[in-house]
Amino acid sequence: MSNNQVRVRFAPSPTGALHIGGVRTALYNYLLAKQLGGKMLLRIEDTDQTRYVEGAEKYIIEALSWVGITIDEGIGVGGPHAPYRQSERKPMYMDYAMQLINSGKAYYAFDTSEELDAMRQALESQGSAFQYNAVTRVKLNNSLTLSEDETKAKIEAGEPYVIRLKVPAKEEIRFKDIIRDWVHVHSSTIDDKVLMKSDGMPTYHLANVVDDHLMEISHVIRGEEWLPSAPLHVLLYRAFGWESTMPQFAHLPLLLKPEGNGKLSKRDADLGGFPVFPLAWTNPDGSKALGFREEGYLKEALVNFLAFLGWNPGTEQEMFSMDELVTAFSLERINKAGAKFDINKAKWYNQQYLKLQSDEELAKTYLPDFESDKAIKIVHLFKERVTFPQEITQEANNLFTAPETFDATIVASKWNVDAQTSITAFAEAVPSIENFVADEIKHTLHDVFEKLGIKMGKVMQMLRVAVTGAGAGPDLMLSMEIMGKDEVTARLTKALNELPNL
RNA sequence: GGUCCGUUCGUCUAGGGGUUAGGACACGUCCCUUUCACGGAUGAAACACGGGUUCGAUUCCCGUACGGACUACCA
Repeated sequence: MSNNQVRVRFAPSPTGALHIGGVRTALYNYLLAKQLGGKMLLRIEDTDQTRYVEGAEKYIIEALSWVGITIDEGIGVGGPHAPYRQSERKPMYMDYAMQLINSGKAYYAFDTSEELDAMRQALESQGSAFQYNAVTRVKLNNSLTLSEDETKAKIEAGEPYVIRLKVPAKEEIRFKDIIRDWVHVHSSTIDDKVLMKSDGMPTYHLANVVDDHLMEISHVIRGEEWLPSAPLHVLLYRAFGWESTMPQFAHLPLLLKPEGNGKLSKRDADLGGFPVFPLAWTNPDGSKALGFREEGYLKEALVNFLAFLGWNPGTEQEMFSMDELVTAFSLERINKAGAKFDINKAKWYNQQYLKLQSDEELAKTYLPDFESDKAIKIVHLFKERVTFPQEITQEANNLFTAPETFDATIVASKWNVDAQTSITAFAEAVPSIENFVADEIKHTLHDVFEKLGIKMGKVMQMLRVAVTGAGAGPDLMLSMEIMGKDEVTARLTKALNELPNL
């Protein structure tokens, strides 16, 4: 069969917007699959009905598709292991749990959440932690302490129960993580984790292992937050007798706050004024979150930026297209340490990719209201000066809005008799410029200055202020060409009227 | 608290027993530009600490410190 085929999966929970760290996880999975000619699956882990959020699944699909991660199998596309939504696979999990019960690897437990919480609190006040494990389970309310008949009676009476894994008391568990090498954990530190909840749904641990096995997943690539439960998963593979086909693990370093300590959160994004979600998102309570896409980040830039947060090719190349990433990527070159999220780098990437876009394309999408030739000129004028494409639209609008005020500090230092006479002369010469293009405007300007014997350099900035109001900006000749003769004339007249007569 | 994972410039990172410890972002300076930006050049800037091992450790080992994750009938 497909024993050697690479099959990876991205398995988010539909609890809200997909965090940017999740996008990176999906990206790394995708890169590996593509590189090795494998399959990328999308599975939805919705076993917690209480945290289910309407629209989250759709968001996940849209976000992945936007950044260019295509799904080969799973949600949205189907496949041989359907369904790919865990809630729809619910009946299967009980069968597998029963398999463990019957082989003595798992047991029923009747302790209520309240009872367990009470024990936790009691022990915590003494400075120790409660564990449901080999030493405590013999004193608790479960099928190990109850007789077979008692257990049966409780279940038949409809008493709520969970199914717990019977974790061996003393066993060294070790597994090889592609990124972290061998990880050792002693079974005594692992709880008898709940496998089936009292609502009949599996927990993450059970569902995840069962599905990864059934879906023939070859590599589990997920965030580092799963590292502590990986030994438990290994135990589960063993309990089911699936150890020989167990997937390889790769636990990714976390994305950290830009400043201070801890992992990147939405709060950091709000504080820093940048997004942590690929797409804008509105919570059920109406609160909104920014999205990279809506903020003007190009998907190429986001992908490149994300790929480099925790991975690098080992060369000095910084710019990578998705295709280049596919060939250059390797799990072995992923870092172990968490990476602080620096939005400046993302902005830099955005600028780089923006410059790579053609003037024509940008003109079409960002300046649709302008006549094509003019729009292209405007794009050319601003493309290398902005970080986000929508700034081109803003700049274009500014360009056609006559200044209300004139930069005061420049007026104070540069508005003098020479400036006034030369700008007045230039204003008079403008109407006679036949072909109102940058070169011609420049010639006229040169002539004016030459006749007056005034140094151009002394007045140029003041001329800019007269025309645009600001002391700095894009090429002034080109700007005037785009504004047109009438507009320039009007602005010069206005400036000459409003600036003090010297 | 316990378990696990980690630690190279401010940030992302390369490197790996003998290097002027390399690149990128950000920052400074200069050049280009009659402005600004882009671009180019250049500068400042790092191996957490303490013990080993070794002729030699930033690199290997052990501790310590610090950071992180996990510690739910959440994923």
